[in-house]
Amino acid sequence: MTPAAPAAAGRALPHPARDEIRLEGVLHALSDPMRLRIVRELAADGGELTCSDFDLPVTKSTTTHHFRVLRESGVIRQTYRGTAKMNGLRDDDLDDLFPGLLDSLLAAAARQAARLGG
Amino acid sequence: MTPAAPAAAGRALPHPARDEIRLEGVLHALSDPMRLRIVRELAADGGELTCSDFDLPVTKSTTTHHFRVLRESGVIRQTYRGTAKMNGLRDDDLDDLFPGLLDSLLAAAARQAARLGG
DNA sequence: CGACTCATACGATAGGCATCGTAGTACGGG
DNA sequence: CCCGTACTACGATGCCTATCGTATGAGTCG
Repeated sequence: MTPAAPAAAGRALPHPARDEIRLEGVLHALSDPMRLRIVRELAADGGELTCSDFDLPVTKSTTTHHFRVLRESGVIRQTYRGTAKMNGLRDDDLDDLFPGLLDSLLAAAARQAARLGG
Repeated sequence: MTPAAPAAAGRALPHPARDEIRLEGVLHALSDPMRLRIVRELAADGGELTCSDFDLPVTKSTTTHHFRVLRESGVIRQTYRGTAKMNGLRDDDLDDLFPGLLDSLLAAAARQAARLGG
């Protein structure tokens, strides 16, 4: 049943333009513990990671959902590389829109992790 | 029907202790446009404002709800003064837990407001 | 006391969302 | 060509929440 809109189009992942990123959306994305954890790992790595590089205590479906929320809110950038999907922070765009915010958020998260985990 | 737990106890508003404030909770509280607006006005004023000082496009009930979410997440402090209820930012506690975060958030919100509104 | 104001509580409603399971699609290798 | 791996899509479910309207409590002032 070759559909009129081929599923192959799904390979093109929709990202919001830089001007369409909203602070509320970013904060909402980061207000979920699982997503905050993903972002922290991405920031710690500095480069790009595949979805399966994360060992999250949720199913694959839920992981996909969280990555989509992060992408649609403008926090991460996703690109395909073969079967894998690379995930990277959109720190350039975020720093341009909200200078210093991402660093402050990551610092706050690290501080809280140290306080609660240590 | 004088209840065993008198309603007068409602005069004591429950605030989370400083150590119980969670970054995720703060971000979630600020991810709502109405609440972000409230916090921005509170920061702009610098002092304490009553609930009715805000002219929000929602009903009184909803306003009360938002103030409670802000209080329970540790973002604001509420105290009674006669019939009025004064609201103030918990910037001291927040700065202690997450140094610089509140300023970054307010700066980001101001920047976005300038970008979209101007 | 009585009326008025400020804010809360409660019930209802509608929408959003985090989670899962299963089935399906794309890509690479034997 | 078939299979395995990586990710996605879809439907279901249960919870959370933003919103409202109305009724209630608490305090002030005539």
